[in-house]
Amino acid sequence: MARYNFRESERRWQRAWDERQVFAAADASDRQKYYVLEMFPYPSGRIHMGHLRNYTMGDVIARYKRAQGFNVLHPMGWDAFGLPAENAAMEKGVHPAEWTRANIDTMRGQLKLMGLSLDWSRELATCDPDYYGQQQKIFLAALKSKLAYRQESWVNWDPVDHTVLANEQVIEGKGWRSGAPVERRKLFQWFFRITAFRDELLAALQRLPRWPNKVRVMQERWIGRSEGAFVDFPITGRSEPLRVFTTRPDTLFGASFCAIAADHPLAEELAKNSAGLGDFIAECRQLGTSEEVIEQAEKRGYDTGLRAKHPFSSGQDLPVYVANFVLMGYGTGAIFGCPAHDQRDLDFANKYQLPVKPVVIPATADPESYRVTDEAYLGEGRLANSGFLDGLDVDAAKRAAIAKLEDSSQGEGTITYRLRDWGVSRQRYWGCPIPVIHCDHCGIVPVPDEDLPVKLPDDVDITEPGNALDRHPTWKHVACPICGRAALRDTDTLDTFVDSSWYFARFCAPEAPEPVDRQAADYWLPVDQYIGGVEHAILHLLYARFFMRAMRQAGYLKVDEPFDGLFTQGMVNHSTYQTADGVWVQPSEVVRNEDGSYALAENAAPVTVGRVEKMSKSKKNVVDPSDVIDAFGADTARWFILSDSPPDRDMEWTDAGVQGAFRFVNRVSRLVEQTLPKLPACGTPLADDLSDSAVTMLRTIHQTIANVTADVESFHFNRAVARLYELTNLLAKADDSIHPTVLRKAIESLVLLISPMMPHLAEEVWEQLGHKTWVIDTPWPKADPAFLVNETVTIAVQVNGKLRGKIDIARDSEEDDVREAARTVENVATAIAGRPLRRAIVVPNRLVNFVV
RNA sequence: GCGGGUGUGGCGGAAUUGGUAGACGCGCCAGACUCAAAAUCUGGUUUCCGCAAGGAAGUGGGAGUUCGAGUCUCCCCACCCGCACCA
Repeated sequence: MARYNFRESERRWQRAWDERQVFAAADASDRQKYYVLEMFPYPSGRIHMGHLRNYTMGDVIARYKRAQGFNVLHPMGWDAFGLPAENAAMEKGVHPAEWTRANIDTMRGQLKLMGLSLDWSRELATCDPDYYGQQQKIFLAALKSKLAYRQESWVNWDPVDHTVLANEQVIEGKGWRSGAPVERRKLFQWFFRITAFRDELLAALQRLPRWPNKVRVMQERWIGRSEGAFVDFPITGRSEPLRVFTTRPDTLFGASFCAIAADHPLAEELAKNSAGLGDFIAECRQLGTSEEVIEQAEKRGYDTGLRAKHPFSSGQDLPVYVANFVLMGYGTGAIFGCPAHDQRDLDFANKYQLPVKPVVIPATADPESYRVTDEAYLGEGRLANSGFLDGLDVDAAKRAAIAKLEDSSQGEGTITYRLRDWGVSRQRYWGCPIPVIHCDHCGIVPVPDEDLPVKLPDDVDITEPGNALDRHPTWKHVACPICGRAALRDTDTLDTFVDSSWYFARFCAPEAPEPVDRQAADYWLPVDQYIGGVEHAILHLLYARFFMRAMRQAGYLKVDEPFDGLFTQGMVNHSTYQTADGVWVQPSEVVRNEDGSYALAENAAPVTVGRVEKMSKSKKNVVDPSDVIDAFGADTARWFILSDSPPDRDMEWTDAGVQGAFRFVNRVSRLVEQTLPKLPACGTPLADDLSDSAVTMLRTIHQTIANVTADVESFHFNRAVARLYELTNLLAKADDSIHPTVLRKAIESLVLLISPMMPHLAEEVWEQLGHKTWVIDTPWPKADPAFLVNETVTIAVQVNGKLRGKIDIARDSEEDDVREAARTVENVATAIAGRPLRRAIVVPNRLVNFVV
């Protein structure tokens, strides 16, 4: 029998969909809209398995929603700016634009072979002047509303690559690419005032129930709101008090020292006259990340000799230390130490023999004898040894302490955040130029609207590190738009996270003359389902949330949350292989011996199987999706990547699993082919005189429809796959007692249910079944509630909670009947014989438990 | 350290509100077809005892609640991810 020709079929249907433009989304429709989006790829060269998994899942949702009658938008684009293009330029001498365009072409071709239901008419790349020009408008709007600003700030400077590095790109104090020790430099940088929305960004997380809890928690911690107070400690012999931040103003009476960061201005000032302090500060800075790990919790300090006056307890002076555990970047860079109720402070106090005075007494402790020695007490309790706070609980004491601080002008209640403004300047060529001009006379001048977009010059020299834009002989020299005198363009480009912060809004109307078309955006946004890797949990997703608010403020659109539903998929892993001398080898080079061991295909040298790990080039455990699609077809690849593993968990790619999926593709095709001669014509209604087995089949069909629908709806694709295997298994066993009309119903249901996952196969067999219309235009099957319950149920019979037998009985039978039927089961009868029956528990339609 | 998560056969994983543990797939075993192989089909496959019927144990470990616990409570262990001296 001829095997299903996936090559021909997939090519044919991809062409057919394309010719009819079935996936082009209509902006106006009376159907409800549904916007499905997967995180757009960086055009690195080729599609990888992560893409295959991501886009397959998105495609299942898109096709399913379409079949449910939604007006679906499912677009695709390219996150096309970024450093790898410049690296390629340096290494291979190819222009970044050319390299990027070639990669896009390759990857578009690969995506098309997957058979995705994408609206390619909306394709965009962030490196298109059309796109980044619109982005420049958004930047200028932000500049106007002061959401973008320029400020001198400390940056990580890579002296070899001549560029600023993000904190994430500094690994153990060295540049991630160059390996050179990073320098701290002060540069003028552009910032987005993300902190303007910090409370809103935090509070709105509560209104995103369709986001993974994990991501919400991560963002919450990233924003890092904490309530507390500023306290001003007067310093003897100085006019300026020392301002500290605390979340525990209630424990002020337990203070036994103050400490400031090594970078604190006061520390730097004192160091001028104290070589010892200067050395200590230098040591703190040098310490860096690596040694810190070694020294772990070692708290160290240097007594400055200054004394701080306690704000509430006159006559009590506290020593002021410079301490290595105080960070300049949080709060005020200064703290007061209350050892009894903070573990770090306690460690520090124990090291330097400072007093430890408990001021919060646990309810269970005796106030007279309560002591804190090695473990700080962080819990609830009543205040003691605390003057006017005595007897209050922690919350009341916080309020009372803040009130007193404010009354006596010694401090105030406040809220601090971890979130900092977003630095977006990058000293790179391959990015969106920042559309401002620096004029000696007029200052910072926005590029006039009619001069946008500020395009990147093509003729650049990217043979050495650094900013090719800045090196360009003419590009930056322009006349000031205001005074006409010689001026300079800003030669920095925007962080590529800016590009990905609003692309989903652009998809609503990619040709619009403004960044977004208000009407289209109001219709399509927010994205109903966004799908991507969890690695973007903070930066990309937070920036996008900020951007929607910034764009709303500028009047571009009305939403503030870009993604109503978010799904984060797991990684694709593969086992690793190593030769005896430790060289990693590709899976394709390895064969399995008969005894289960592995060897090199080439020369039979033994190979050891290592851990199952994320696919990576260094471990060589990479499988190219295109190879799989080429050998087995897109439907096989899609089906396998949806099988077995829950979508949010990591999965293992295995050849055997692919084979299994391939078998199933062919099995479905064969099943249709073999059953076809028995089937009535397309559209024949169900017969009414059905055999019992035919009714059973109908039940299974409708239960499968209901289950698969629920599974797809809730992203349980692996469960949906299992249900479809079950239906197929049952169908394969169908004999002549099943009425042909039921058989047709079963097969057609199967085909429609697999269609979001294996769209080509579904179209192909749908046509074989005699349909003139396409699956893509066929509504999702509906489960008939009448068939969702069985007439008979199997009831478990337990004795003392142990399974002793089963009975089949009519659904909703009387309790007494069920009990009596259960009692007569042979095993049960012997088990309860001669013992007094203490109880009989009957769970309707489920179970009987005899307690003896 | 803090936060989030995971732990079930040889493997990936299923199991409404607590109610028949191991669906489905992979692998493996046996059989059919075949000169043979591949492909396909049929049956079996948690472990232990037993020829069998059947019995016992069993969801990382230990307690507990319950007629009944993979599921609920408490304590511990391991692994993964994120943030890491956040005052």
